[in-house]
Amino acid sequence: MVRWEPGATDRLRVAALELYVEQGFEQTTVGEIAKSVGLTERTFFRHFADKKEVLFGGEEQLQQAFVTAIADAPAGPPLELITTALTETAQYFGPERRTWSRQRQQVIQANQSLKERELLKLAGLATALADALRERDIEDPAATLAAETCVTVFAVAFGQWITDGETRSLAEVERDILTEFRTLALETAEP
Amino acid sequence: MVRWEPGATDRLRVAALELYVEQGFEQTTVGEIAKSVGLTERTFFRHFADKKEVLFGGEEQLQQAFVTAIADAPAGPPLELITTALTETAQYFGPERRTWSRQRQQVIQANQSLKERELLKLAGLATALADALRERDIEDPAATLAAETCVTVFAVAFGQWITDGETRSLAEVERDILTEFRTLALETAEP
DNA sequence: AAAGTTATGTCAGTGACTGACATCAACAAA
DNA sequence: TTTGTTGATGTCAGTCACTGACATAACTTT
Repeated sequence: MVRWEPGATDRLRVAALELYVEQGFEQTTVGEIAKSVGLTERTFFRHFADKKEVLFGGEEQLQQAFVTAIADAPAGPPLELITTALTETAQYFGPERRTWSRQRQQVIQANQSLKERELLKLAGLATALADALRERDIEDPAATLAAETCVTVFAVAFGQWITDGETRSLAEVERDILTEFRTLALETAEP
Repeated sequence: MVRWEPGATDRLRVAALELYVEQGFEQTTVGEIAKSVGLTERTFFRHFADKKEVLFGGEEQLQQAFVTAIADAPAGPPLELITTALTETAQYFGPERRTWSRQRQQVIQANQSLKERELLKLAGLATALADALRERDIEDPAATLAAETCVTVFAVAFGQWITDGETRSLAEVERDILTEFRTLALETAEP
């Protein structure tokens, strides 16, 4: 007989998302989440820094995937590196993950403080990407600009991928957004 | 004889920044801020939605300036529109504002939840810019991409402008960052 | 068997934020 | 002048996120 049910962190994650979807983020108390999986509020805060963080797991892996993709990419200009990274990491978002992503995103978009947290995570990704690009001997400000561009493309593509009726894979959407981006930058008539 | 000292909002803003600088954001209590200008905690929350918001006034004006700049800019491709908008709005950041900006930014960078709030404000700016670009008959996703790019350039330039030892005006820094950005997009050898 | 480790519970406390109601000078209408 | 009416404030009680300190019990190591 075990002392505690294992996988407390995951159980809390699942229960939290479920409750957030059902009754909204603000209407759900931490005590409620914990109680629903047989734990206490205090224990929740030993697994997650705060009430929002429970929605943001597994980002380190995605970030790591981006970073290694850039480290391993064939030599080329910055935009080629991030193109490679985007393509490589798109595989993390298969069709099976789409429904869950939609659900999660719906919760986030419904609450300002959750949007804030997501933006912070994306900013963290941009910072990590910039570091990785500097490792590839790309100097600032090009590294920062390329990293921010990569995150922008990812975020825009992800938003489209999540949209109802969208059937293309994330990689396909990203490719189109990247093309659009190049057009944007090129069609500028500048002295 | 007046019933209340006027300008409560501004007095709270000034006192808050001062206290945040002196003792840090988290170490400062809302009651403390209010008391320091002869008001109560409850009244603070009638002027500001939360403890963070007191640092983020006047953004509507900047956002409005960006939007009108885009609305009034001469016809051209998206990147030209945002170049115009950046140049126009740079005048809001004269040399006299530099010290204050440094001080404020230092407080924000020292605290995660303040960083989150700032990112949310920038995201709001991006949304407003995208709307303005659509008004100029630029279709999505180009509008969104251009708007995000504009905000990125602004943020990177602003960060540089704030840096110790930087003497160029914001407009100059922005121009250089934009040039860098075009180079980035152009030096990509793509089939 | 004794000692240490680990995930949890308990409890008391702080501080952000809210709703309800009271106050009271200033101003307007009667 | 008297009588509302308004608007920024105060007061107070309450909820909830989050934290520190300490206890507990099962499993592990020595």
